[in-house]
Amino acid sequence: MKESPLEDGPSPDESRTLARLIVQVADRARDRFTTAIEPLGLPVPIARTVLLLTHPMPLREIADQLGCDPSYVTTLADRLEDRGLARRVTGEDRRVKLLEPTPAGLELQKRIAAAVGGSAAFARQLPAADRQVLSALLERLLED
Amino acid sequence: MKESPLEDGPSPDESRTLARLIVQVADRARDRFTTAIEPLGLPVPIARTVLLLTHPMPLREIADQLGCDPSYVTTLADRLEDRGLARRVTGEDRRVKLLEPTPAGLELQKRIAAAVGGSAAFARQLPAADRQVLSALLERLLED
DNA sequence: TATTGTTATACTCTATAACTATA
DNA sequence: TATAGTTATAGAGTATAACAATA
Repeated sequence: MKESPLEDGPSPDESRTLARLIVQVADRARDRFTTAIEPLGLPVPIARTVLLLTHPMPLREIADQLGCDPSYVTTLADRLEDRGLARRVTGEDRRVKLLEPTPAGLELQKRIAAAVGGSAAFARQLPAADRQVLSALLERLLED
Repeated sequence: MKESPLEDGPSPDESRTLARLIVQVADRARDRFTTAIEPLGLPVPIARTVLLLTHPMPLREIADQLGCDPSYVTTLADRLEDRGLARRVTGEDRRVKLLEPTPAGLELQKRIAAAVGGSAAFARQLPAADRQVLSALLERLLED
């Protein structure tokens, strides 16, 4: 290797390979999620939102958690309401609207959680120690 | 071989947390890609296809590599041809069409590669040893 | 009969811009 | 003036189904 000991950064090629790997694994995780909830007959964004809604939550916070635009959260909230899974309640600050899960929403949330955490659980092929290492490395990648 | 008696599998919660982490990191990698190619003014799927095209490649293989439907590859191939980045050539098996990069396509490919492998290289904050560990763990997750 | 690719179409996810209502 | 949410609209990305050509 011609690299100096101080030049520890990844080569363009290594960097790309690693990024591709990560994306592949993430795609698989997503597929797993999609497959797990399929029997429930829910669109993925709906399921993701229901999963978030452990308590009444400002639409704005939902946008942050989902990493999407507030206007899209309006759409999502409408769809959850249409399905009877949540309802909007006005916050103390009257500009804010909280999305509050209905009993049906909470029940569904449990079913989704059971489905995605069930027999097809992610990373079940890694021993606990390795999962911990992986987790730590990923967190460092997020620090940036 | 039976399972270890020490229940080593992830809890539903751990599994979900890990999956969420992976997806976050992958999203970041995707954002990085998008940002890196932005100056080139190319839609992401076009850039991804150009990057694949190191040699004439059957449309079918492109679909496999991209993980998408063949009908979408038709669309992509059309768009690359429109931009003068590739052309279709008929294969020996005359059902097959190969997508062949033009000189302009190859040139652009180099520019894309340089952009995505450049200063914003993925995982540059991890030392080489850690990158290797990460890579190995990810590969095990893909084995399934 | 199975496989490659194409066509026409349609759908999902998601954002942008302009707006309303509070604060 | 700044923030939360909404409306209307549009666009990207991608799939499905039926089909054609070749094997």
